[in-house]
Amino acid sequence: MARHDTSATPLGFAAHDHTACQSSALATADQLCAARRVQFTPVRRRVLEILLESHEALGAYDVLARLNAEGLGSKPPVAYRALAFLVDQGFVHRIERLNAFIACADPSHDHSPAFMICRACGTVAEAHAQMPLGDSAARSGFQIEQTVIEAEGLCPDCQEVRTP
Amino acid sequence: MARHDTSATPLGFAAHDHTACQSSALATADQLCAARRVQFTPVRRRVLEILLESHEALGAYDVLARLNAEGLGSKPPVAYRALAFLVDQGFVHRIERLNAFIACADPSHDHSPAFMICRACGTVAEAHAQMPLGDSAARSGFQIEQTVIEAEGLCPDCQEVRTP
DNA sequence: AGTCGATATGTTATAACGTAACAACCCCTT
DNA sequence: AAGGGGTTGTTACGTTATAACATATCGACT
Repeated sequence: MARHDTSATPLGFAAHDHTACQSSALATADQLCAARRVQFTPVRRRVLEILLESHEALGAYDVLARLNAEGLGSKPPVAYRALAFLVDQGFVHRIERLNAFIACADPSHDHSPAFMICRACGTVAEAHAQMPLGDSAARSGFQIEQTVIEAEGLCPDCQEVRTP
Repeated sequence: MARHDTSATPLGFAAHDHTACQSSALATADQLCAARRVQFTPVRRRVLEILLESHEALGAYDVLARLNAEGLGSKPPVAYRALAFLVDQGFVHRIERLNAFIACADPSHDHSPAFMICRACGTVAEAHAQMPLGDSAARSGFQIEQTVIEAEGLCPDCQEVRTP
């Protein structure tokens, strides 16, 4: 919720109090799991914590390596199951473009997220976007259930450096 | 596959003359390759023909299996290289959500495509969409180079049947 | 207490997707 | 004929993901 200065501007790059960012996301997850009567087990919580460490997306095997180093599981299904749970609960999003996962910037509201991915530093900012296909869908009769929106480019910090 | 009447309204579902659809795409590809001085080799042309057979996305290994059956190559790099060429030239798009490829509905103009993917029948319609992240990007200073827009849901035909 | 069901985790094995690196070939130009 | 650019063939791997089955845990009920 809420107290984000986080992921600042639209919700993403720029400095913020990341410790608060992390703890508020965990607290929200705790509350929502309790309210929904689902179990926020050690593995699930730890995976969320790992993803909350940075605003970069991590691959499932990166997460798994961390779990393994901590004795929490060493086989792919352990990581994939925890990630699937977190995605289901809306605490984590999958970035299709990167085959990777990132902690949700605002788990307290249900939302259909959009992302800006810096190809230089890997930072991913979550933003809001309008349904870009509403018109086409309406005209063709397509019933949209979910939309992936992922922009790739250069974040403010990386633009100055170079444009490889 | 093939005999699809497929694709239409915004550019996607609904019936159309698919034979004309295929041959015009091939003709356009021929012209553009000549104009650009790049080689439209047998493998490349055949891969485009395979993708043009239907409006469903095919995985690289599906394409490879077809090539192999025709003696045109049996190892993954053969398929991936041809697909990379076709994507570079704008004749084919990659669908991130499906890790699969689909022939472009309109290779003659450069465009940034958006897709509607039917989760029941697998048909993929190409549409146009506005930059959904223009505002967020402008506010945060993010420089967008490319945007993936992929909606998943039910096409008109599949809505009537059921909603599993 | 015992057992049943639901949920979660552990493990094996394999499927599906993708690429680096080098060899061979073809065509064109010098 | 030699050399260069581009394409294809092949080997060998790396990465991402899941099916299927075994084990464990916990609460509800008898």
